[in-house]
Amino acid sequence: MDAVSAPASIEELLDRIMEVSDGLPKRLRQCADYVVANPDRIAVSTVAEMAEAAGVQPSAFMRFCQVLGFSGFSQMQRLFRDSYIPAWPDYSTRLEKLRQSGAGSPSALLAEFVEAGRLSLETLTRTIDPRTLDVAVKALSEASMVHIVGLRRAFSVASYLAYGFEKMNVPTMLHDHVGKLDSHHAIRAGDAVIAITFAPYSAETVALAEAGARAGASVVAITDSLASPLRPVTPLLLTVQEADFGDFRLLSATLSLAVALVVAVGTANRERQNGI
Amino acid sequence: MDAVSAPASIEELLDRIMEVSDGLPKRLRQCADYVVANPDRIAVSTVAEMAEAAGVQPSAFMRFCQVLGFSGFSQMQRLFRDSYIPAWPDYSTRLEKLRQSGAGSPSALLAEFVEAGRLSLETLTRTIDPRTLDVAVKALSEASMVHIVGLRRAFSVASYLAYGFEKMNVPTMLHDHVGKLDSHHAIRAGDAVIAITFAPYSAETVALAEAGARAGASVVAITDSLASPLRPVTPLLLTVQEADFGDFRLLSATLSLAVALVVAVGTANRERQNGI
DNA sequence: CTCGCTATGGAATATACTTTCCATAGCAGA
DNA sequence: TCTGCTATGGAAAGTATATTCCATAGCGAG
Repeated sequence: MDAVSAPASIEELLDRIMEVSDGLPKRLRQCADYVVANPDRIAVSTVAEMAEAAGVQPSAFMRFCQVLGFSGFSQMQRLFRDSYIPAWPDYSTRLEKLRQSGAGSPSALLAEFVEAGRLSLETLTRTIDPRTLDVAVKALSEASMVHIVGLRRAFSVASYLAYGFEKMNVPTMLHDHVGKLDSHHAIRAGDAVIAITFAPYSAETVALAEAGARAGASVVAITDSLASPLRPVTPLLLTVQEADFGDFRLLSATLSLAVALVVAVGTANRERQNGI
Repeated sequence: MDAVSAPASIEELLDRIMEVSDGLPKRLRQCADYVVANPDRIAVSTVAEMAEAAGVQPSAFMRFCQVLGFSGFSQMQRLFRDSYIPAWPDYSTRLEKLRQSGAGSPSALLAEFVEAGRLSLETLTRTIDPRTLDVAVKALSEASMVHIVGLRRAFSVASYLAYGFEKMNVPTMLHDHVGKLDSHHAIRAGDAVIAITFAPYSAETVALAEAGARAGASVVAITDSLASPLRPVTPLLLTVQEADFGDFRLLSATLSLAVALVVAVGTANRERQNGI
């Protein structure tokens, strides 16, 4: 064992972990991964707890500490205990404090948006009709290709959906209108279109959804109200109410809906393939 | 001694301390005062350390714990340690189970993701250091141009930031790598770069952040752990821990952080312009 | 002033944790 | 296939910590 000195700060420690982790045996690697992912637990845990959480024996965790240059777990723990930033007065109190700490300070703003995001998520489960969601998933999973369109602030959601579907091996086309290219002739019967738009609604998105409907594709709409111009286009309307802040729509709830769509469609597809 | 049950939460504990502290003898009063003033030390200290810091004997501190209804110091400490660790462990395993059980109807999935999103938001307020956030906002608002880079799943966040900054009249360039075009020479001294990447980290994003740093731009990193390759590049590291589900990173918390950045920078800019 | 009660400090004990050690399993090279 | 090395798990030893106990100091009441 190379007799190196113990890291003197958490930074140094992480550097050292990065440095050695490639040449580490399996169990020690598990320790490294766990520590990097959960550095906050070290200060308040025992070796036994850390080892169990990392899926190794306490002795293995000890060896890990020693490889890093510490005399043992206790020394490593001292590092974390000294630089321990308390997380509690638990959530609500902390949020309150954050908010009060200077009305317009960035962290006060963050607190606001976090709270708004939580509210949006709460309402999401209520406003989404399970049956509509089921039908939408079915339509998407049966489509030979999924077209996705969403511009301006909805573009984040569109790009995330495109990424997710691609990862799930679902044939996907993201209509990003780069170079003002409108590729609505790419949509065919048997395809599906996901159109995302919020007030003030984007004309291009609505146009593409309409073109898709005319071409015989199923259209799934993600929008913000029943007054959306997408309502005449399709019965598959997933409405998400999110807190607005001036021009800034929080997308927490919309993104969660997007992930749910992706995973649901992906697994449905897989099951269908296995079933055949 | 009145045989009351132990407080079940930190709030209850503090209530109880307030309640009894008037009728407490000198040394026990010292303990009460110290605990109320430094509750954050309890989770990471031993009785001996707490006692010394409070200026009493360990046995006195023990009596104090018992007066509050605890069996001893350990039980009281567990309260603080547990409250530090969020209900966040084995979230991915939970989702994995859900997925394997096949019972994942779309709306059940949605509920899971909503819950995961809420957790992510809660931890966000803890993992973000207000000072780092302040400095990051300052750097961004002083930049003559903000460059944004984030690829793959981080692209949603990048595009949202670009949209938001543009709306806020902040000069912005989104490095989207369309056509594999790498425009890193566009970054100059006095600019700022926001680099967003999550494990497995995208080499292009890191490269652009490095190029920015070399060019003399301030770099703000949005990433998922202290082990991120962006850590050597910049001290302005905003880490967001979010529940992963296979390849699917929920972005609720990251998006909230993005909105906070946009609004904070936007208003800072506006104030500066009015001030001049 | 004395008695009796409570508070206090320190030492003794018990417990829990860390750390080490050893036997064995696994693996790579001869 | 055998040999030697490394990795691993489990248990034992050591250490630190929590907890209890008791002797005594302090204090108020009679």
